[in-house]
This record gives sequence, structure tokens and C-alpha cells, in this order.
Amino acid sequence: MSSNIPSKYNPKDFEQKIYKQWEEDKCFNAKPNPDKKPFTIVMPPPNITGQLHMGHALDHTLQDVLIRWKRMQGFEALWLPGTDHASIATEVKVVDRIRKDEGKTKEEIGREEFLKRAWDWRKEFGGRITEQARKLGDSCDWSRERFTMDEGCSKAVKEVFIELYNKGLIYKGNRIINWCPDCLTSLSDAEVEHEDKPGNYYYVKYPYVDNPNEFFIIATTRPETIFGDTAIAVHPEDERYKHLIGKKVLVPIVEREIEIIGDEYPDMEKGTGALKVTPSHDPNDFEIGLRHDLKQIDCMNEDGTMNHIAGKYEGMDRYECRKAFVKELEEKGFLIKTEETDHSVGTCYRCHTVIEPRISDQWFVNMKPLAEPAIEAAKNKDVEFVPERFTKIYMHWLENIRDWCISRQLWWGHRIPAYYCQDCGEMMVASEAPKKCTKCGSSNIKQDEDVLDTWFSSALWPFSTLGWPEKTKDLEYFYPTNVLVTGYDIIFFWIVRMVFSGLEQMGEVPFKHVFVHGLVRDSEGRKMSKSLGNGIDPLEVIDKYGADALRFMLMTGITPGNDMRFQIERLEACRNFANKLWNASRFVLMNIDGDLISEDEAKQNYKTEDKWIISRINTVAKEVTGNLERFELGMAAQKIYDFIWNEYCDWYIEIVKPRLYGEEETDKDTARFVLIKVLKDMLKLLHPFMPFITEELWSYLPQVDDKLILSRWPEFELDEAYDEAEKNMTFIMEAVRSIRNIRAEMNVIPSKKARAVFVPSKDECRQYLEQGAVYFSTLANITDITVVNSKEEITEDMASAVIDGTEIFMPLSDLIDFEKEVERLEKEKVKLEGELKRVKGKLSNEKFVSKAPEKVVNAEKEKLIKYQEMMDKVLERLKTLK
RNA sequence: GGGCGUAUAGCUCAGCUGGGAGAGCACCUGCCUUACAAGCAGGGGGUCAUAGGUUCGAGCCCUGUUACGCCCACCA
Repeated sequence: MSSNIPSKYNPKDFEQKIYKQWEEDKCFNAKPNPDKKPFTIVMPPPNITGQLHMGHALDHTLQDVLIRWKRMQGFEALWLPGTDHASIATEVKVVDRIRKDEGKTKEEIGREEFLKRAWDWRKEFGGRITEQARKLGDSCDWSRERFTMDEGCSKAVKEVFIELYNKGLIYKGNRIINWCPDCLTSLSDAEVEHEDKPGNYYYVKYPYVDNPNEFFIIATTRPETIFGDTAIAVHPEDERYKHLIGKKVLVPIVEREIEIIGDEYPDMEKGTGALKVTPSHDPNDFEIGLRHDLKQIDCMNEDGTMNHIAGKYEGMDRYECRKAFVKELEEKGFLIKTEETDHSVGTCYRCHTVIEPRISDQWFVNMKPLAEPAIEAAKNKDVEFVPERFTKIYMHWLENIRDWCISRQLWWGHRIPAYYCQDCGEMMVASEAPKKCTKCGSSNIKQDEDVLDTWFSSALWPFSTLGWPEKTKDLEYFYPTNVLVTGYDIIFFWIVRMVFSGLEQMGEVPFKHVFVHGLVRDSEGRKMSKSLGNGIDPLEVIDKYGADALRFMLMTGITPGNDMRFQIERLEACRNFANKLWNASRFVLMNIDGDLISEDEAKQNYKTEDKWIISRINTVAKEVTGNLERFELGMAAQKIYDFIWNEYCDWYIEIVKPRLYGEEETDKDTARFVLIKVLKDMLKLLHPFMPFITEELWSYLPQVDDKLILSRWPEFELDEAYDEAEKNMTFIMEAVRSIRNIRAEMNVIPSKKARAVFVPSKDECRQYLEQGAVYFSTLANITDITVVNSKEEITEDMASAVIDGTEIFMPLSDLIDFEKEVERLEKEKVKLEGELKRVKGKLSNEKFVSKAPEKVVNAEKEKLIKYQEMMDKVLERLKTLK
């Protein structure tokens, strides 16, 4: 076994192979199991528009760590994968491809043919994405892979739509919505991004009808909508204007008569305190229009160009028209002034085209009744956000929610299950096309042309993927899920909607915890984006450094909910860590042949260092588990890293070498046993973070019968806590460091061998030293160790150090540099002075002594004695030297 | 307009429920010591943004300020 472990860590040699084995052995599969508790995560389905990026790598690693950990803890762990059809984004891509390949528009090839191409796209990219997920090591149950437009999900979508419609929670209406003139579809409020853009206030004159020489002045940022003006609104209490209500003015140039109306909406403090009202192009104006029964005059086409209402500007782009029309206003004397200003405009989250508010026939979800239970769920902590601050964002959104526009003027997506009789106009909502009109009996029936917002189907993901609307065993067992892991950028799009959908359909929240993470930025802190070209492809990284290194890098040095930077240096450090573990394991295996002794046998022969390392990993396991439970994955990873590198490799392996090379068989076997025992636990603890290397190394270990992925997570064992051994080793390590320090600082290492004289001040330390000669020879090249009671033997030509419990002297004979030695001790003195001052200050503070907990006070008292003792020795030594 | 986040070693960041600050990289010194130079040993480097407050005690809690960033909003 040990002989065939490759001498170099090369992740490419085994990552793929290991994944295949896991998959073949169905290690990721989960099914309802009455003997186990379920632990479920549904994967946020990646869009089929492209490939996985670093954000996915982070997102997936977080989920995989949790799933692997819980699986090892004995839960029936299900991580359910899938992909999202991403209606608008995919449609745009497919349209582009058709244009490029065939030079045709989607209208030219027709709906049916278009959908065929879209499904082809889905096959191609959906497969690519799942391949990438495999490279990352995602331990998801591929036998359950879903797609938001597969049969089951489509059924769920229809079911929910019909149910909400029948309850009156979905309705169709002619209302003002966000329109993207480039994507040519409506958008929900969540899909509109606000950007500050430079613009102007244009102050425009509206002449009075009865007195064309006098004007009413209006400020507007969008003069091109003047063509759609149907009123001017002022606040009915506004002293400046109140008397003008009812008067008529002419829309400049257009010369349409409009009335000055009184409405509560205008803010007397803002601008001129008066508004032009354009119900077709502004949501507020739309509302005002409804209140006053104003005409809705739409002056634009769906692509953002002006229509016939704009007269000679017909066909001109809205921004071109703005410029030209302002010029005309100016020339004809209607423009008073222009003021520069920045103002926020809504843009399409996909293409960033400025959205145009537009009145059209759309489907909406009545949100208020659905939002309330979702708010309650967060208040009751049925859903908890990690970190907690995201609760506020969630709440704020729900409390201010408006109806959700769910229809999209697209082809790729779930077609709205509404049918219209072409003869009598009757609308029928049903899962299948009705054969006959329920009103007039006609069979001339057509389905609604529109599809649903992608997020409508995503909202059902936690239960549609488990078989809903059927009452499946899966659903019963795995729902509600435990954790939903996602970036903070889709809380509104997705989290909120899953919660209210889960509550509405299942009567239960879809997940207990929402674990929110940040963005992966580039090394300079910029968002990774295609346009900047600063994106880093996870696959390239995996190819170069291995998936384990990438995963570990993404898991360490991060704080939940905060953004992180992608740094190649950290990636290298993680790869080096993997290499370190690889070599340490190789060392252990090289020193083992045949079977290990039994635990009982080993236990009787544990040496101090054995007890120490066992005790330490016992504690680490406990802490790591605690960290994972609190979603502190970065902290957990860091602790495992530190233990493996700093304790197991740097100390334990080094300490144990002489035993392995020696003749004492019992010592040797015990050391071998402990090396393996601790290594096994290390591999287990690290496995969720670095699944590949740990599984690979595990396969070389003696006496393992199953895969690491299926092994049992280490738990804290009370009988493996060895406090005395920990104390002992801590002291020894301290002493070794001091000796190493002397050797390095004094720069005289005449030979590998050296002598050290200890003058201990504590009995226990004397004991540690007397029994610990081997540690010093192994770790500090001290071949001659003397423990004495008095300083009779101590001479001037010795370098010295003081630690808690003992003084250490190293004879350097004529090589000693007195100046340097004094310098060293002076430095030590200064340090101790500082400590003493602090401790003394505290203890002389009566309030501290009386108010601080006894434990803390006692600790300070002990420190005082310790430092005082050390100080005395340093001073004494300095005296003899001078 | 409202809300939130971040400010800690040259760089990137940790620091859990308050007891006197850590890592990686970089830097300096010495080592190719038969697991590992993707390494080993040693070392230097921080008034924890700023001004107050609470407390025996503050990087951590409270208030104000500054800088950067993010989110929300029907800001004529």
C-alpha cells in the first residue's frame, strides 16, 4: 500500500478518478430513510446561458461542505441539483445565435422552430454545466437532476398558476409596467436596476388657452413625453396654484388643450411644485390619471422610438427625439432654462437599456396577501438568515412590495395557461387547452402568447423538485429543506418568492436557514464581468491547481455575507497546503508496514506526545464541529489547516521520528498507531473542504474498509482529553523554541550538537525536563542536557533564556559574543517590564480586583508571579554579565 | 431620501458571546536536515479610521465624524 503512493502531489492524477468512483458507488444518492434524519439542500439552479463562474464555485463549495459534513454525521443528506431555463437571458442568446448562424429573426423561423433551437441550447449548455459541477467535486444526487422546464416543474407551475388565479391572487390587467425596449418584454420591479445618470431639468412654458401670452411653467426631465401629456397637476393646498385649478393650458407645439388639476401627489417643496401628467409614461402619472379619469396617450412604439403621436418625430429614437424636440422648444421660445442634474433611471437588469414605463395588458400576482405570512415567518424565526442582517433587507422588500408582473413577451418559458375564445372573447384558465369555449361552445380557442417570469418557476424549486404537486414520499421526508445557500444579489428575485410560495403551497417554510454569501471579486476588488474581461474561469484554476486548492481558497479568509477577492497567492498557499498534507501522509505510510496494533494495546503505551496530539485533535474536532454548526466555515477550515501544519507536521511528526527509526518495537508500533489514528481524523475533518485529496489519501491507509465520504465524522471523546500531557508538551515546545532562538540569534552553531543546562524553578518542569531529553535532541539538536538545582555550574560564557518554569543555559565557550548576549537579554527585559507594568497596574486597581471575575483576577496574579520570577532571573543574569 | 457593509502588519484578510491582536503572502537571517524548497528554523513589523461614551477592562458594546463600497426608493 505505502509503496505505490506517488511521490508528488498531482491532483490531476486522481480528482477525476475519485469523482467517478463516488458517482458509480452512488455515494451522493439519498432516499427517504426512516432510520436517519434528513438533511436537504436544493441547489440554486444555474442558468443554462453559459458556464459556471467563480461565484458558482463559491456557492457550490459552501453547499458541498455542508452536505458532506452532514452526510458524515449520519444524516440522510440530499443535495438536489438542477438548472434554470432563464427565460429572458436564454432567449436573447438563442436569438443571437440564430441571427449569426442563419441570418434570421425569431419571427422568421417561427415559435415552434425557435423553441426547438432553445431546447438544443439547453441540452448543450445544461450538460456543460453539470460537467463543471462534477469537476468542482459537488456531491449532489445526479439521479435527481431537474430542470425548471421539465415535465414535473411545468406541471407545478401550471398548478400554482391556476390555484392562485382561482383564489383571485393572480389577475390580468391593463396597467403600467416596466418595459425593456431592447428585450421587448415587460419586467418585474425586481428586474429593474437603478442607475444614476446625468440629465437635465427642462423648464418649459405651457401657454394658457385663454391667454396665450401667459404661461404655466413646468420642469421635466423627459421632454419627449410631452407628446403624451394629458394634464398638469398641482397640490390642491398650494397657495401659488390653487386658483389655477380648472384652467386650461396648451401643450407646447403639440397645441393640445389640457387641464390643470388638483391632486395630492405633487410635492409643494419639490421643483416648481407642479407636474405635467403623462399617464402612459410614468407610474405616478398613471395613478393620477386613474384618479382623474385622464386620457392615456402613448407616444412611443415598443422599441423605444416615437410613434405618430409625436408627429414629425415619428420613428425617431426617444433620446434623439428629446434632443431635437428640446431644440424646437428653444427655437420657438418655450424653453426657459435647462439645469443639469443627476437622476436615477431604471435599466433592464439583463441588457441595461433604460426601461420605459408602458401601459399594457399583463398578468400580475397580488402580493399583499402572500407577503404577510412571509413576513411573519421571518419574525417567528421560521426562516433565519445567516448573517442575520439580511433579515432586514428581506423584510423591507416585503413590507413595500407591489404586485408582481409575471407575464413576459417571450417564447422561451412556461406559457401562460390561459386560453381565449376567438369568437366570444371568453378567457379560460386551465392546465390543458379547453376543447370548447365554456361560454359559447366555440372550438376556436387560442392560448395566451406570453410566458411566465423565470422566477415564477424558481419560486417553486424547493418543492417542485421533490415531486409536488404529487404527495410523494420524497416531499414528505425531505421538505422543508434545511439550508438555502445563495448570494445576496438574489434575495429579492428568489428567496422572498420561495418563502411565500412554500408557505402558500406547502403551508410550511421551504428552508430553515438562508446562508448568504458575497461576491467573488478580482484581485483588485472589481466585480468579475465579461465586459471587463477580468473573470477567472474555475476550470482553468482547477486544471492548474486542483479543485481542492480552489475550494479551500474559497472557504478560508472569508466572512459570511461579505465579498471576497480572488488572489492567486492565496490559491498557491492552499495548493501548498494540499502538498504538505500529501507529503505528511506519504511520510506516515512510508513508515508503516503490515498491520497496526490494536487501539487497546496502543493506549497502554501512549507517550506524552501521543496523548498530546490525540488530545489536541480531539479539541479541534469539537471546535470545528461548533464552527460548522454556526456556519463559520472559514473558521473551521482555518483550524484544520493550523492543526495539520503546525501541530501534526511541525511537531508531532518530528518528535516521533526517532521512535520510528529506533529499535524499540512497542514505541514504534504505538507511534505508528497514533500517526494513523490522528491522520484519519484529520482527513475526515478536512474532507468536506478538500474532498479529493483526502479520499485519495484515505485509500492508501491501512485498515479502512469504506470510502472516506461515507465514514463517520469525529466527535469529542472525553477519555481522549489529556490535560497533563498538553501542559507537558506546551512547556517542552516553549523550551525548544527558546533554544532554537538562541542558536539562531547567537549565530553560532558550531556543530549540530550542543549542550543545554536547565535550572528549573518548578517541580513539574523539572520532571518534564528529566523525562524529556529526547525532545531536545530531536527538536533542537541538544545532545547533552543537564538539569541542575543551583547555578554553581553556570558560567559567563553561556547564552541564556528564561521561560515560565525554567532557566535555560547554553555553553558557547569562546564563541560567545557578550555584547550580543546582553542585547538579547535587554530586549527580553524590556518586554517583561511592559508585561509587569500592565499586570501590576491591573492588580493595584482596587476596582479591578473587586469587580472582575475571580478567575480573571487569579489569572493576573499568576501572571504577576510568573513575570516577576522571569524578570528576576533576567536581571540577575545581566548583572553577572556586566 | 432611507438602510446596510467595510476601515486591523507593506498587501489580502481572520479575530466566535468584551480580559490586551493573528494567518497567508511579502520582507530580513540561517538551512537542499533521507515526507515536503509547493519546504524547515528563527526574526522584524500594528496608538486595531477618528472623537467621545459605557465598563475594573473595548479591535469587539453605544453615540458622533470621515473615507470607500453596496442595496432600496413612484428624488418633477
